[in-house]
Amino acid sequence: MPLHTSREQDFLSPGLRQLHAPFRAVDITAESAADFQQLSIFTELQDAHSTLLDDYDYVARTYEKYDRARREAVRFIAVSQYQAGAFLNAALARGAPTCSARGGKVQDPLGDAASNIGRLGHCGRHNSLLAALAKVMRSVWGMLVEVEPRDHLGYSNDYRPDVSVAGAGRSRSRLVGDVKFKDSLSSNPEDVGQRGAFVGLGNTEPGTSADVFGLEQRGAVGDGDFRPSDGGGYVAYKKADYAHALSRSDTDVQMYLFETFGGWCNAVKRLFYQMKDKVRNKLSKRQHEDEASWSTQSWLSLQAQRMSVALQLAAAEEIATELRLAAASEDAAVA
DNA sequence: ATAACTCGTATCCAAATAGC
DNA sequence: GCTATTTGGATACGAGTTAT
Repeated sequence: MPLHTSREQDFLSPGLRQLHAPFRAVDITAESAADFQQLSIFTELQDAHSTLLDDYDYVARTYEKYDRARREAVRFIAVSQYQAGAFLNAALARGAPTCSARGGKVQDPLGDAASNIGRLGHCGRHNSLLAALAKVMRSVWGMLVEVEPRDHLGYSNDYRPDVSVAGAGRSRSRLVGDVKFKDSLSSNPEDVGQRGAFVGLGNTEPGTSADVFGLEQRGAVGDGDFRPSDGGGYVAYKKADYAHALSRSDTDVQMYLFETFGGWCNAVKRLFYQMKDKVRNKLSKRQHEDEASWSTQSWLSLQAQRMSVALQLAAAEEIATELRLAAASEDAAVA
């Protein structure tokens, strides 16, 4: 069984490399391709995970006095447990028609396609997530929040923003936000990116950032491909989706990237912290009496919970729709 | 020497939606 | 009904690296 080698390991300190060593000893790609024979690999990963848990427990105890650190440590461990989040893989029943969204092509040996590329397309889940985010933002900025504004040509003449708030950006500029909702896995096991196994949002953030913010040319043609290990090599210029807005000083373009497994990128985190400060983390009377629960006594916890729920619902609905469609076509085939 | 693999870029695709 | 725009993943491909 070939060991994976990675340029990422060059980034890791000896301690971190040792921490990752158990994960590197197995070739997930080759194993999972063997038609669902994944149980042994998961057992091995679970064993490896227990050592990781010991290390993380040390970190959590060190920062014990900070409740948040411990809370996040617990959350990290909890969602990392065996089969947590497995519903996102939404494997179709064996023998059922495989997911075939594109051109009738049969794909998806592992079932991830339901969360990647359902027949409904992506617009549905993107829009419901955007609506949820806009609702949270409206609770702070009110009608200043514009969703998919029609009169955007003045500050972004090449791309229509998902959400825009006048005066909410850096130094009172116009905030221009683009919501992205991506999956860190691929339905093709060979295409699952390695970076995502080491870095948060590692499989989604680089490409999305290149789309939104573009790429500066680096190096020259003939220098070879970009090398993450030392930053050398050639990177071609790539035009940003928001090239116009980025070129202006009165706009602040932000990429709000979410992953189907529930993660938020740092820009979303900053946005929520910004909104929290704006309302001093206080709930309005109506929010407090009608909307909050015992577990969400602050603005941030309530709105973060709502955002998280909306995210999971959007992902789950796409999967559920896909599975219903698959079941329906199966019934039709039987009848 | 060669096959297998990794990584990044460019292009393609089906579907949803808005506006007409 | 039509077109234009936007969505995120799939696919092809080139170049470099590693294992055998």
